[in-house]
Amino acid sequence: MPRGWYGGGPGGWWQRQFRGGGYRITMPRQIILQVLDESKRHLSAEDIYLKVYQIYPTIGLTTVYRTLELLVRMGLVFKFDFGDGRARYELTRGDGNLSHHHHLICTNCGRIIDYDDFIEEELELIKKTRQELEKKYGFEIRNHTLQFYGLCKKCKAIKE
Amino acid sequence: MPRGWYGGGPGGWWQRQFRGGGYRITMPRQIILQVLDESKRHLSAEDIYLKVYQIYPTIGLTTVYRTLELLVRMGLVFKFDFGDGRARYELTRGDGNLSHHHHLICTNCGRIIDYDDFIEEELELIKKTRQELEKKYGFEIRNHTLQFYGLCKKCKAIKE
DNA sequence: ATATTATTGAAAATGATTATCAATAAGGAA
DNA sequence: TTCCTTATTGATAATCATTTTCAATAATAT
Ligand SMILES: [Mn+2]
Ligand SMILES: [Mn+2]
Ligand SMILES: [Zn+2]
Ligand SMILES: [Zn+2]
Repeated sequence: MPRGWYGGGPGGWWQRQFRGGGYRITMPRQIILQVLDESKRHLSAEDIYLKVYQIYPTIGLTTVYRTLELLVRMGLVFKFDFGDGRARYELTRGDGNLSHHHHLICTNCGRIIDYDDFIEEELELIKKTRQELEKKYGFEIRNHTLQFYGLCKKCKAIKE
Repeated sequence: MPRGWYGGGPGGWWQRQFRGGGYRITMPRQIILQVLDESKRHLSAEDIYLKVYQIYPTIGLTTVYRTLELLVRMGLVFKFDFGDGRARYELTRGDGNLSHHHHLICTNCGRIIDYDDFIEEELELIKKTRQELEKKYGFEIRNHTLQFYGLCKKCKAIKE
């Protein structure tokens, strides 16, 4: 269980989440979570499949999709669309957590920058907005995304 | 030319954008833009196709897709993914514009709420963040999205 | 009006995601 | 442990939004 193995051990957070929801803790699910925890961000379902395959070669792509769907539903994983036709996934690690970040997306080459500069102020405003929106619309807000679109340094340079 | 026909007339803003980019002003393009301007938001490509079809029955779905892609590239239209497997489109009308808004998305039933409450503060922060990010990462930011995900009033009620 | 070439639309292809379904394995009970 | 129930898996086939192809058409410049 290398690195910050996400709530590791049989009593860990996600294990409890699973048991509480009546979901079984299976090898594919454990390994998918492990891969998500150990990898860089923004993995596609296939990226994940390939990495899991190294560890557990009987894995099926279908199971990866199904597990990701479950993890998203449980709030453990965030699903993104960066506009390249395939969904991307990354561990949530909670909304107030250190690793929370937002995205800068180049609409020309697809480059993604994760940033967490100025994120404190953002999160503060978002917290406030969130409360007001919950009050006004009766929504129970669980997560958010903030993405900026534009041209990255390189693409800007190329276009004169 | 009903309603706020978006920069109407042959000297309008988008016509100039088209000419400037070397793009031709064709019937399909005009009507697609008209439909986007006159309709509610969050239309799928097929929604748009169906509406254009009423006015211009020789339209092809392919053309709708291609035109939307162009309009997105030109910054006239925003493309969203609300997680239901099809892209949604709406006119941009500029970043600082009155109609600028953000989204509240129910992850259970798919309901979307457009809101522009508290948007002034949001936009102010976003403007600031944007400037800093442009400086730090050399990105030329053209647009942004802020979306909140959670359970709408109804879905929250159903789940006890 | 003519030439050039961007644009269109029908049809076929693509490719990510989902549905099916028989086989398997988690977790609870005994 | 062993047995039972049923959630889960993985191979396969199906779906379906979006793209590609390509010959025909129409928008602009001269
Ligand atoms: Mn990220
Ligand atoms: Mn909207
Ligand atoms: Zn780029
Ligand atoms: Zn709902």
